[in-house]
Formats: sequence, C-alpha cells, structure tokens
Amino acid sequence: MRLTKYFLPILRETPAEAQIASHRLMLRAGMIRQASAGIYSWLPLGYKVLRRIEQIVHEEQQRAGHIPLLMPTLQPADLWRESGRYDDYGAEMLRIKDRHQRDMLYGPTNEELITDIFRSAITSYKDLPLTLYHIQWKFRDEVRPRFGVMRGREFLMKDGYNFDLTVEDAIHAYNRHMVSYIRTYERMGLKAIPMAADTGPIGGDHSHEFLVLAPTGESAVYYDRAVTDMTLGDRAIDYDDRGQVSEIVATWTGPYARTDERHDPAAFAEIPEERRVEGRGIEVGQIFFFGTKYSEPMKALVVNEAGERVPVQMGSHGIGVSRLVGAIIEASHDEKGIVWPEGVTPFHAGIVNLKQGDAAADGACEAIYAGLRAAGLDPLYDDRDERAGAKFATMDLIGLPWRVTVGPRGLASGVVELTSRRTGESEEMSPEAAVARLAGIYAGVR
RNA sequence: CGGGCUAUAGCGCAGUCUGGUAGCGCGUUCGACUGGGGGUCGAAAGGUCGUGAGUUCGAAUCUCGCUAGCCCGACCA
Repeated sequence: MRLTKYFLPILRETPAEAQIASHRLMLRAGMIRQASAGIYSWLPLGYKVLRRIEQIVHEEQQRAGHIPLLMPTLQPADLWRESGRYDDYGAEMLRIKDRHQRDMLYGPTNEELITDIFRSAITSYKDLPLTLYHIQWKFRDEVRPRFGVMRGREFLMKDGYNFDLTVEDAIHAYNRHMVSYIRTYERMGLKAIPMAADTGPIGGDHSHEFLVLAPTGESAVYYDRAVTDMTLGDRAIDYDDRGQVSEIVATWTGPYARTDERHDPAAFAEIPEERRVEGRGIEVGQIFFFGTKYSEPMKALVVNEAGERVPVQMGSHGIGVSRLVGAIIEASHDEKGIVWPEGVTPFHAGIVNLKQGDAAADGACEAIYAGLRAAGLDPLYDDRDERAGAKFATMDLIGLPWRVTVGPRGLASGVVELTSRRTGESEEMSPEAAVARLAGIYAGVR
C-alpha cells in the first residue's frame, strides 16, 4: 500500500478521553474511532490488525479440529427463557423488541443458540465428538465501558462449544482448547498464562482464564516464574492424542499461577523466592467445562451405545479478539508508539523515502516495494512529500516491526537501511538484500 | 449503580467568575525557502460555543431542564 492512497488519519496530539497506552495509541495511529461509549469503528489500520488476529485464531482452531460456522448477533429471547438465563443475565444484556413486539436480544454469548443448533441435528453418539465455533460481535451493556477496545460494550469474540458423550471426552476437548489457546497467543507474540478461574454467570465445574502479562493489566496476578519460561513453539501437536495434549496441559498448569480472586498466599509462599512474581495481567480468554448445564434444560440429548438418551457434555471457550488488539499494544509499545509483533503487524514493513521526487530514491523505493510484494509481503510505502522526521515519527507511531529507509545519501554507495522497530538497530545493505532479509524473517513467522 | 467532572474549529485548549457578538497552538489549503528524526516564513479556509427553555436591550458567559462523554469505586471476554 502506498501511504498517499491509504486512509491513515493519525493524530499528533492525544485525545483527552484516552487514559491508557493502548487506547491512546490506537486513536493516535488512526486504528479506531469511537462511535459512542464502548462502541468503535475500526479504521483501516485497526481493521487489518483485527483481521490478522482473527485469522490466527481461525487457523489454530481448525488445526485443533474445531469447525467454524457463523451465528447471528440478534437472538430470540425464547431460547434464553429455556435455559433460564433470560432473567438471570440482568441489565448487561441488551434487550430489543422487533416490530411484532417479539422479545429479542443482542447476544452477549451463544450457548443457547449453539445448543439449539446442535439438538436440531444431532441425536446419536456416533456424531460426537463435535466442536463448533464462530467469531462474531457480542454486546454486553457494561455499566462503565473504558480503556478503548479493552473494555468495550460491543466486542469481537471467538466462542467455541464442544459436545461430547462422556465427561472424559469433554475434558479432552477442554485440554485441546487450552493447548490451542497457548499456541494462538504465542503466535501473536504474547505471553499468556492459563490461571484457574471462577466460572461466573456461565457456570460449570472447571475453568481457566488466560492472562497476558502487562503492567497496566486490570487483574493482579501471582505466579511462579517457571510459567513464563515455557514455550510451545513449533512442535508437532496431534490434537487427537489425549496423552500428548494432557501432558502439555499438565506442564502449563503445574506451576503456581493465580489471579487475585483465587490467590492462595500460603501456596505462593512455598515457591522459591527468586521465582515468585507479583504482576498484572489482562484477561484475553477463558475456557469452561460445564457438563450438562445447558444440554439438560434445553434437552440436547444423544442416544448412547446402550440405547439410552443422555444429555451431551459441553464446554465453552472464548478468545477476546478485539480486546487482544489492545492487549498486544499494552504488552508491546514504547514512548514513540506501538511495536507490533511480526505475527499480527498490519503491514510487514514500512518503506521510508527520505527524498520524494529524487529519481534515485523514488526508483529504489519502487523496486523495494515491488520486490517485497513479489515475495508475498505486504509493505507500506510512505510516498508522501514529507520531511524525514515526519515520516519516521509516523512509522514509529504505527509500529511496523521493520523499516527500510531509502535516501540519496545511502544510494550513492548502493545501500539502504533496514531498522528493527523493537531494538532500534539499523543495518546497511543493498536494496535486494533488504528484500531478501525481510522475506527470510517472515518465512519464519507462522 | 454510588461519587466527581466535562461539553467552544479535525485534535489539544483559553475565554465563563465580572454578559457586549469568539481566540491560541497543532493539523488542513495555497505560495516560497528547505530536505537523514514532526523545519522556517507568508497567506487562507474552517465554529448552530452539546441541546431545549428562561432572565436580559444583549448570553459561550447567568438560571433551570435534557443529552452525550470522561474519571474513581462496585461489576465484567
């Protein structure tokens, strides 16, 4: 993309309403614009990041064998009356009447709808196990939305639901989700730690939430440093291999890691002091096993091998997709702006032409731009007629992980500069070498 | 939902106390000089002062209502 043809409404000054870094930077970098309290438009740059995160979530869910579908945002109230949650959910649920005075609601989650879909189609244990998921907008009418997309009323969430015959099968689904989540967050450059959690209004028996470590996080967290040293990496995972999956879960949930709600100071004190860490975290996902909480009242039954009709064992599993955009920025920024991890960056690299209109500089930039695109990358070429300082400031603000700086001075000796946003380190090389280097860097990014 | 606060140009703000018909910086447009970290000079455009009513010869300014937004707390992917 050429910047002169793009829509990137960056702000030089910080809007007064933004209190935390991610909100401030998302507004300044032209990623979002508030429509009303807790409701945002996603401008092109923000939308690209959102889509990249969504794509990673899709890839990892499907790798784990989960099936995508799409349910609507508006749901009929009757389904919620069946589960008993229409009255339980309270004012957080946005209730709407259609023209026929039918009670509708903007879905805050989808257990009822998915259970209805399941029961209408599946009646035999032979069709299990099954995990369905979607990525769809949710609405929860928060009393006090704040922190930009971190705590919006409308938010994009991946929510998945497993249907299994036995508790053991459902626990495997739970474990499968945990492993796929660990990998998902890793691909986004995040350190997200599973922590035992309360089940809240969704209910159920076990639950973990995933906390991204960031100093501005909403929750106080206590953990053994051992959890932050673990990496799943690229290892081959067979999601049908219960032994392998449960072993990974055991490894990741072994060390002490709790939010303040579940904190046990006595157990924490037993960790060697040098490994004890008190920090803050942002919740970016949660998994639940809740058995027959919905299948029983909503009569989602299957016939088992013995010919008996039994309620399916279920769980639900969520990733806060739109919240992740903010969480990643909280975890990765500096005083100049955002620092995107390669896995989610809106553009792979920025090209800064220091002297627009200079034949050599223009030519070299065009060649690099074409070269990067030919290599399958998505570069952002700053071809505005701006001074170098303004271009650098823009690139730093929007946080592309790599920048190719092209100017007449360097070109005189045949070189351009490749700079890492994270470290600030630059290296001079030929334009061709810069393209090859970037292609190599991204070949290693899943 | 309790407590506090705000609303004036795209953004950041002054002007309100003490009523006289709206201003500054950034950004934008045009011109010139510039050109490796938000450069300089000159010119210009841009505002129903959130909204409704009231007081007054006259309201951004005073009074009352309403709406929207923000912050602290309690609650949440």
